[in-house]
Amino acid sequence: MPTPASGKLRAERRRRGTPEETRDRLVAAAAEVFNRDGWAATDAGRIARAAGYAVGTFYKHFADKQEILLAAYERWVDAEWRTVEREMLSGGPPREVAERIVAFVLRLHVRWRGLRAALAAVVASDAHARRFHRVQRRRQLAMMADLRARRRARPRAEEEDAVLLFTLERVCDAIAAGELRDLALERETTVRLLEDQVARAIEPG
Amino acid sequence: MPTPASGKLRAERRRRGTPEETRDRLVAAAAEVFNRDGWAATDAGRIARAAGYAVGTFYKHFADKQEILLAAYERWVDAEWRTVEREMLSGGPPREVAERIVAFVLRLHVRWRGLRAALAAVVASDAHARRFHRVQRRRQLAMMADLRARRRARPRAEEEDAVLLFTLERVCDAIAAGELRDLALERETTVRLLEDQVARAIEPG
Amino acid sequence: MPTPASGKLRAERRRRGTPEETRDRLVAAAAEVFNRDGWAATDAGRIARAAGYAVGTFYKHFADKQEILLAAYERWVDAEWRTVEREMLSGGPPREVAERIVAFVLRLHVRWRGLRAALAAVVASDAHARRFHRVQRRRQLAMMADLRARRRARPRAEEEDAVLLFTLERVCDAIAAGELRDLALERETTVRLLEDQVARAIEPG
Amino acid sequence: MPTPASGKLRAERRRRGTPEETRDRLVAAAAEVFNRDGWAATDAGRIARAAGYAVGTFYKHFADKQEILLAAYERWVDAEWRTVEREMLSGGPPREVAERIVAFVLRLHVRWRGLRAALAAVVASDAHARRFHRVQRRRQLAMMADLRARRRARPRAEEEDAVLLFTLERVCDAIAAGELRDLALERETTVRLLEDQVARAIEPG
DNA sequence: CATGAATGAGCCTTCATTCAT
DNA sequence: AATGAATGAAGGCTCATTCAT
Repeated sequence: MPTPASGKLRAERRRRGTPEETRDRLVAAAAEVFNRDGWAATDAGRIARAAGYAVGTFYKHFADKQEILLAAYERWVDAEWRTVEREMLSGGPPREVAERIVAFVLRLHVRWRGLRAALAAVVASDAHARRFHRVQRRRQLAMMADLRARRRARPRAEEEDAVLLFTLERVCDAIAAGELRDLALERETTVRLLEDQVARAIEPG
Repeated sequence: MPTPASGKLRAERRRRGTPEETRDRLVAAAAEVFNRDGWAATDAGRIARAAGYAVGTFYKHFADKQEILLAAYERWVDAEWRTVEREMLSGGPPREVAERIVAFVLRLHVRWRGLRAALAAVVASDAHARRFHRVQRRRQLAMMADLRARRRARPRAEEEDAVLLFTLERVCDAIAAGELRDLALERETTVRLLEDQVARAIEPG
Repeated sequence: MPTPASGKLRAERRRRGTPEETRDRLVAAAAEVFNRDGWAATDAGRIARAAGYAVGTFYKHFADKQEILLAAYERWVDAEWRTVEREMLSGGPPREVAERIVAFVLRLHVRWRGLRAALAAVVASDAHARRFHRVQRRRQLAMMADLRARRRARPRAEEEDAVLLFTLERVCDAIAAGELRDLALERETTVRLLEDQVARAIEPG
Repeated sequence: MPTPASGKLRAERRRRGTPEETRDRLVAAAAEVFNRDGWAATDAGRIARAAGYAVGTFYKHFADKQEILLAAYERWVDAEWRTVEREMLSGGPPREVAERIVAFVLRLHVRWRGLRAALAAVVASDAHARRFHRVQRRRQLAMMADLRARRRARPRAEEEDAVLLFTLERVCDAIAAGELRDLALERETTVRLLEDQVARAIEPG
């Protein structure tokens, strides 16, 4: 008697490609989800689903939430920083360069405001994340020094660059978070102030 | 039916106090615990125990973790800000006042670094906390304007004060978090830079 | 940060099944546990464990205790009611049919006495459960009307059927709860009285 | 030095009267609160406050929630039952007496619907409450028998009276709970049916 | 007698993580 | 490689009850 076993439907097995592609998709999804929902509200399952996978797949590629957050931060924000870097090194009068730099950094902070907040939450409480974070900062400082050297700006203490970077970062965060608007301050004026500081840093000695 | 016989004999019970005393102790404990362990690692039970109470007592006084965090932030940081305010308004040459201000703000950020990080985590994800946070910010700006007016400093856009506040805050946070040390930058030099900015802001027009 | 290393090695894990199987097992277990221990003494964890699962699994399938109680009531009691329905519609002299009906209903109430009490507790205090409960009642009335029509019983007001249903239900509950025994009344005699009422309702006009 | 200790305000100590008065107020409040909010939603504190006392006072007078529920049920419903009893024994044609009885019982069930539901929840799961409940039932039966004897009704099995009582109770509960309305049945017609059964029970042999 | 602050067991619920399929 | 059912530790919160005042 012909058992109709062969008539059984085989569950379509998903074939999503190479491990690298999967990893990429997960990281990209994580960046977006963390950025939108924040650190606490994001769980591995949500990231996986956002990337088109199941939870299990997530843990095949990452040890935990934090690992993928760091990867996302590195990959995406980093990629954009490289763009910033390139733009910064292009020629032009200090004022124009300063405008481009501030505009870029601000765009970056607005775009990845949530992701940055998530990173801050992790960095505040985890040593490994902190180490990772410091590396990024050092790169920024080096980039700044390099920029100033190329433009033959008058030399100044690295501490000055650091303070400038912190200022840039903090004010951009504030703008991104809507603090300025809430305080009834003008964004244009504020941006101009940042541009002044940057221009002063890179004008030739 | 709820097992109505869960009564258990206990050795000692805390001497009953006024609700205000209890609330105060809880808030004080919360400030310390949040500051030490961070937002996520702190739960109501831990705060209650740190204050010498049981969980239930916590919920008699606060709806949840966030409420007490806001209360702690308001009470403690606020208290210290009042000190800062007083010092700021005392006389003296701009340079000396600037030194005192920076020293105070820095001390504040070092002391309450963890608490500030906890607040930041909440502010990033909760509208109510955000509103509360904005109020604090506005007070700072007002204080700044007041200070400048009393010292007959030359007038300048509120945006300039805001940028200065952000810079002060961010750099102090960085110092408190050990970022400077990790970047092999000198704390003294950096502090001097902050003092310059503050002094410039308050020197008579 | 949430302690992300709470993973613990366990000896065995239940063989994974389809969600439907799991749901079924949970509902079956819930029916038994509610029936045995009552509404208040039953919690989600207990139901899960009774079904051979962990708490988390419960919440994968049901929002809360009430939802599974309604599901349990619907599935089990309902299943048995369908049996009753079938028996009722089988032919035979009124007296015999009445005997079968009363016997069935009584058996039902004895078997699911605790479950019914749990449902009553919920129905008394929750509007959604109440709505659900009314649907069941309407089905009973419809069934009764249908039965009477098929047997060409003399027509009577729906209110008469309703009173009969309430009587049947309440007396069966009393018997199930042991009230009759406590009151030193004879079960046989009482059952006979119920049969009389039912027989009168279905005898041909 | 005159320490102003005597100037301290003494907290007005509440003088609410004799223990009996306190107990009475608590029981009265409990009846209302249970009736309004149900068993689970009512806690000792709420009852105490409703009576104008603090929690502690509650536990001075009652061991727990259940004890006061039983007391409330006994006192209030019982009081009204005595009224019913009196009315029942008054003379008149069976039909009129039946009308009065049904009207009274129905009023009772409507008025104390929530309290009855609370009692049912407890009775379903606690042996002591169950015993208490049985005593009430026995009194009802005795009352019924007495009534029938005085009216020289034709004798019938106690089981018949029991079934009548259950019917009366259940249908009145249904009306009180709005079941009839939800089923689109007529209250008047239904009440008439109950009156018929009662009249038949008490008409002279 | 009256108070109400304090307690803490215990239920509810989430979610990071594992692993059999 | 991918799946997703299952897990259970852990935190959130309530409320019956006690007892120092």
